[in-house]
Amino acid sequence: MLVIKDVNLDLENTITCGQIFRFKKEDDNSFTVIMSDRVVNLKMNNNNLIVLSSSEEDLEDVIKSYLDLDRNYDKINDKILENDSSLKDVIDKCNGFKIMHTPKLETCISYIISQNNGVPQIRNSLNLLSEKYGKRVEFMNNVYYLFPNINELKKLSISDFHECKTGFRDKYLYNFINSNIKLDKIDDMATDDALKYLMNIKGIGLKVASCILLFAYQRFDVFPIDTWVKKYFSENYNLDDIKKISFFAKEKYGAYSGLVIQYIFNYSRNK
DNA sequence: CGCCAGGTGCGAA
DNA sequence: TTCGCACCTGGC
Repeated sequence: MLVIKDVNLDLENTITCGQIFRFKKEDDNSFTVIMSDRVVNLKMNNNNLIVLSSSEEDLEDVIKSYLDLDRNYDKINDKILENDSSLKDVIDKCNGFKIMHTPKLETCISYIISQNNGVPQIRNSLNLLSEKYGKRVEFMNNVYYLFPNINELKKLSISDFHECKTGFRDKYLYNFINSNIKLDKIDDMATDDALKYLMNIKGIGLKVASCILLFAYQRFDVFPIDTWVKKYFSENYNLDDIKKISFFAKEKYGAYSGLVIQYIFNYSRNK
């Protein structure tokens, strides 16, 4: 067991707001999360984060990275408020919310599946893929399946993907896996270049590419604009299309527009 | 039944 | 360049 003391973390909001799909809320209000190489159980006790894990290897570093615990969000929030004080209520309600640092491959697959899809179905497809092609892990008297690695996924046909209830996205997944995209190369790219690089793949549009860059690459300067965010900007700023919202966000929030949009997404969904 | 879900690619103007 | 539309699927 690991205890990380004195963290400003809204565990529930961070886990459940749709950044990740493969988690379960337990009866004791803890969360079991399937990570790339292990299964963990996370629970807040006052300001302390209690971690149980199927693997102890580098556990503290792994958790701190995954939950982005070493970043100073208060400082960023102050900067955002300097530029737009009308977000005070939104930011207050998002105290302790983090942008998670999710695995590259799983994030790409998850968000390709997410297009024109509902959260329960996205989760179902990811679970089916993992159960069929991922590594089995036993943890706290339960069985879990890790998300499959690239070599396993390369063996799949389009209909294998289809059988995981991915619908018309089956061919997008197949093409993505069998393209020669280098996910590690994206680390060295400027955000705009990385967006273009990802959007070369059929099935990855602006929204999906932005989510991938925000969650898997910690690029806070992207704008994953979806229906919820669109609605908020339409109601509060009278901006009614993606281009106007992007321009506005870039001007106003600059390097942190991705975080602001997540705050708004989180806030709007919780209302 | 019809509609929708954290969109996208495609063909037509 | 922009616009409208079809799209797997399960839940309501």
